[in-house]
Order: sequence, then C-alpha cells, then structure tokens
Amino acid sequence: MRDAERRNMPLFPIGIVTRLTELTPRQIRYYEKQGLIYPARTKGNQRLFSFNDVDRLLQIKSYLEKGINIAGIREMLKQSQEIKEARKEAEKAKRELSERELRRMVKRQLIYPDRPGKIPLTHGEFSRFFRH
DNA sequence: TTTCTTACA
DNA sequence: TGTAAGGA
Repeated sequence: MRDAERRNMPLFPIGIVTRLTELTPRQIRYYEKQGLIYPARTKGNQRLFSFNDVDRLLQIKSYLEKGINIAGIREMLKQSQEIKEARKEAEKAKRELSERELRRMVKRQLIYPDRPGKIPLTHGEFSRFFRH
C-alpha cells in the first residue's frame, strides 16, 4: 500500500479527531460546511476522518490562530492544492521526457548494437516499428 | 455511548 | 460558537 493511500484512508470518528486537534465537534462540522474539509461518511452517516483530514484541520487551526478568516483559509487551501497539482504535472512532464530519451537510447542501441554478429538495422527499418 | 442535523433564549 | 432536542 502506498503512503498516499494510507494517508487518505477514512479511519477516525469525530470524537478521536477532537482529541487529536483540540477542536470542538461544532467547529469541525462547521469547517466542513464551509468547504474546508470533506471527510468520508459511513453508511450510518457518521464522519470518518483520514490522516490527511486531521493534518488539514491542524492547518486550519493554526491559520485561525493567526487571525485569518474562513474565506481566507479557503483560498489558501485552494491555492496550495493548485500548487500541489502543478507540481504533479511538472513531475509527469519530466517522466514523459525521460520516456522519450529512453526510447531514443533504445533506438540507437537497436540500430548500432554492440553484440557481435548482429546485423544493424537501418534507421528506416527501425522506424517502422517505433513511430509515435 | 457516540454522533447526526437543526435550531435558537 | 455553545448548547438543546430528538433520532440513528
């Protein structure tokens, strides 16, 4: 199991979260209503919070203590989310680039194999198998 | 027992 | 934001 999955597992009922964050259930429910968090629900409609939810609540709490209002916090969380996604995109682009580089390397290797006795393919022959 | 929603002296 | 009511 990956770390990201582990951190997003719905695990804690609100009572545990109140002790973890020292926020009241009232506050936690209010922040949810304000769109700051979105905990999962059980079949019985009870909230279940993940590690990420708890971290987010702690983040919200610290912002509140610094005098930032709900609207401001919503913006900050939204922006940090956007930054997160932008980073993800950048990583993806980077991986795709190395995929291309890898393909080029494989091409060269196939066209000019070091293996003795192997007859090199011409670029034209090779290209018929690797076009993109 | 715990949590849920709604509503307000 | 606290708290009461009434149900799950």
